[in-house]
Amino acid sequence: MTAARTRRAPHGQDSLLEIAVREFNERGYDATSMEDLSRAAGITKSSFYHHFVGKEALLRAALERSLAGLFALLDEPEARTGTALQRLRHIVHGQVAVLQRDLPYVTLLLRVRGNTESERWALERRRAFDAHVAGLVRAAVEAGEIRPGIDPALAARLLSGLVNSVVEWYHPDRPGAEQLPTEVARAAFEGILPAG
Amino acid sequence: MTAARTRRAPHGQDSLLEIAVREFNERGYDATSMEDLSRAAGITKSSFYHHFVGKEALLRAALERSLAGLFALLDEPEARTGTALQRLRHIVHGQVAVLQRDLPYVTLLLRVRGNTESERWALERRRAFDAHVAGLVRAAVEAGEIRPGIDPALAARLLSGLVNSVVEWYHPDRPGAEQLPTEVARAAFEGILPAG
DNA sequence: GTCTATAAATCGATAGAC
DNA sequence: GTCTATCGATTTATAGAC
Repeated sequence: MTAARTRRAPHGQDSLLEIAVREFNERGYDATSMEDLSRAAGITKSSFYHHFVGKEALLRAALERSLAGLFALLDEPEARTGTALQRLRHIVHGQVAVLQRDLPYVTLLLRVRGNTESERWALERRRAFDAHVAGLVRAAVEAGEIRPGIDPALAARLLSGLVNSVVEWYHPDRPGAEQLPTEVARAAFEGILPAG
Repeated sequence: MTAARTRRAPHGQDSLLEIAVREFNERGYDATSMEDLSRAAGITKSSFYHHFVGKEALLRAALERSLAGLFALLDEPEARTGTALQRLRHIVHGQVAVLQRDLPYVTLLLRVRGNTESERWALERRRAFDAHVAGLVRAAVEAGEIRPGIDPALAARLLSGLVNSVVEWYHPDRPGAEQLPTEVARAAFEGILPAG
């Protein structure tokens, strides 16, 4: 890291990707033009095309980074040992932590609609992640680890929805950010508004 | 309602709006062109412009319908009487019911990003709705109707996120649709995955 | 690595005939 | 109420100089 870098870095792929993801999240991917991106980066469109072959390549890179963070979670030891309920609690906790760490990337991932090949690939990977979680929910229900009368498929979907909804309002400088994963997990397993 | 109407109706505003909302939800508003809409309706772009002054007018009409359904809920007697917790339970239940009834319209509302004046208006109305619910959550916490140690602002956001996430997977022909509002309310107040 | 200039396609929207 | 034809702006992307 040279001194020049702190003043005015020549843009690299990482730097431009970060700018692009921020712009995509502000207006939506389709409503953001390459002109918008290059203006935000302080270079021309042509210069931007020197670093990325096109607009979709930017989206693809962002989606890959987002999904890598999520799937790394499933490989952690705590997500592979213990009861189904214990694994679920660890995954929910970790999912919120990943969301906090990679907020712009995960936000972009969760808004993908399937218009392009990259988007459809991302949707497929998301489905695989959700299917893994759904399998654990089913196992927890069958093992009697949770209160009877719960539909595993519905519970898995609501669980996913609860966790992912955090991207709609979370900001990195929010006070008490460290407790958020634990609080979301409590809400999922004990209720958002439990009776007094 | 004439016999001709059942065979091949000349398109009216309602019919075209329904088609447009379906197209908007499939690809996203920005990625859907007037050409896409007119093709889906079986007429030309020009004919479409005869019924709506422009693309945003379609979005506006859809958002108005969606918000009308949501705010009507707050005027119901059960949302204005009883304890804060009772009102909340009724609103959560009703919100899911509205979402089921007006699925495409609510889906569109929840994906708005704020790019146009109509979108910003819709976001503001959504905030007002959420603020009403947040006020009830705070009242329930202060009245001791729910378990202590809950942050009202966080609970309100998670509650909103849980309910709204239903649009991501719900389909009208899903079996057991009548029980869904009750099941979502149970998940919110007793946990998605409560300990056994 | 950045620029100017521009191509080729598509966009929202309009004119005017029937 | 629907059509053909088209306008002007914007879009993604490329050519080629420096």
